[in-house]
Amino acid sequence: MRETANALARPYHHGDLSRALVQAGRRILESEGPTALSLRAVAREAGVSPAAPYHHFKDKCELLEAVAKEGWRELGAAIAKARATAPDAPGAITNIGVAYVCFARENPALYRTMYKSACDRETMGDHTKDADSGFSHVQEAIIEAGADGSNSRELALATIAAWCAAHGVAEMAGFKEFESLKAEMGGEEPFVRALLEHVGVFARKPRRAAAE
Amino acid sequence: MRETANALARPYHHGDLSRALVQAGRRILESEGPTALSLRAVAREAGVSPAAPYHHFKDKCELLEAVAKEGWRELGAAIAKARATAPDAPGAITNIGVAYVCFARENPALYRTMYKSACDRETMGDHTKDADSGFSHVQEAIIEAGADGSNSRELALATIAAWCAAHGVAEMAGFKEFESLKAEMGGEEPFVRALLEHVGVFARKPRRAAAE
DNA sequence: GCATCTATCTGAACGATGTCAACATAATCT
DNA sequence: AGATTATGTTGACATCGTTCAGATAGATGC
Repeated sequence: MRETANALARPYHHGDLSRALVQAGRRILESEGPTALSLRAVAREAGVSPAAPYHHFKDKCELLEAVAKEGWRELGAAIAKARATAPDAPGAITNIGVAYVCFARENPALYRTMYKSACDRETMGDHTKDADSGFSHVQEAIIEAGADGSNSRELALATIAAWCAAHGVAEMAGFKEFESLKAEMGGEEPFVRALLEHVGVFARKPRRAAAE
Repeated sequence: MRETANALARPYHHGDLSRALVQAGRRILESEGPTALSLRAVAREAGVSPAAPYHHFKDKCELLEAVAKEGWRELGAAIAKARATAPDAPGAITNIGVAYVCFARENPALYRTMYKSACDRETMGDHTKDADSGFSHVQEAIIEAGADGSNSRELALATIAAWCAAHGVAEMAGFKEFESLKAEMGGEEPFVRALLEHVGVFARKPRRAAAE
């Protein structure tokens, strides 16, 4: 039974602690940064004891991975949205790249957590395999943009290169040494776009059409 | 006074603790990974008490930055070496990119520490400003490769794009999902090279010479 | 309805960590 | 030599990740 009618009074059993913990982690990440993201802080934020999370996650690491998974889902959604917006426009793939970088720049702590998790395990996990994943969207967009879908190796390389470049830009776009250049170019988005356009798949084909 | 004639007996004052701590951090990073890199572990490795480092570094963070700086120096050296090897070869810049990625892949823990430090402060610090830094070498190599040195913005963008791409490739080249592709291509280096060649500055100009 | 089983949460504890203050020792300066 | 400064050590504190024994509650079988 509840001890009081207080709206904040939780029953002994939380009901959906698992989800609540992930959301709490997300919140802490955004508001206080990665250093503040301790298991105990997450438990506090969710209003439970420090030991409670261990009934839902084996590790702090496993909690972080759950938070990261949530991030990958959102990234995938952002990419899907960017792709759906103007699928036939000339720079459609570039828009996807820009959306990727924007997501990372708007959620820096989340993004770093996502990649730390991936790098530690040396795999991006299931995030790439889902049909609706960002990776799949990128690959399909590259095909739609006229890449030779039959040369599977070249297609894979182009997709991976695009992903690598976007990741690199995402992590470095915030560096202070670029501030004046960004200002010159009219903000961060044009800067990011220009950077991405140095990569094959993102490249604007300026005067004439594509190579062959 | 020394308590024994033991060869390991150090005097009360270490002599060059600052350097010893950085080296100890480096060693721990390589042999036991980033999670094992605690201030106390570094002090233990150097044979001093846990509080001793505070006379040389304000923070754990500051120690890490010193380790990172050491890494940047080595990266710069690796790039300089790659550049000096065959400065006039057609793919000279690409060799630099490959050297960059190889360094990162051979010292993964160091490399991650370097970038974590940079990302936390949102700057690469002095590492880019030194005349002998890797960044400067890249920029010069790009000019030598025939870029329009007078268009400073485009030159800067090309350099930054190259750096971003190399960073992205460096962090992702180890992912397990690429293993079969790497095997197909004859190892990690050809794979890395192929990825980099999707980026403008690194691009092989296949049949005819450069654009104009 | 009631007893039991299982999932979930709490409390107290452990060792490790980053950091600090008080003190000890050595090198340096006068 | 004596004073000052740089560099160590010891011991303490709060916090952290983690574990374990016990409390509580929802589910299940009778």
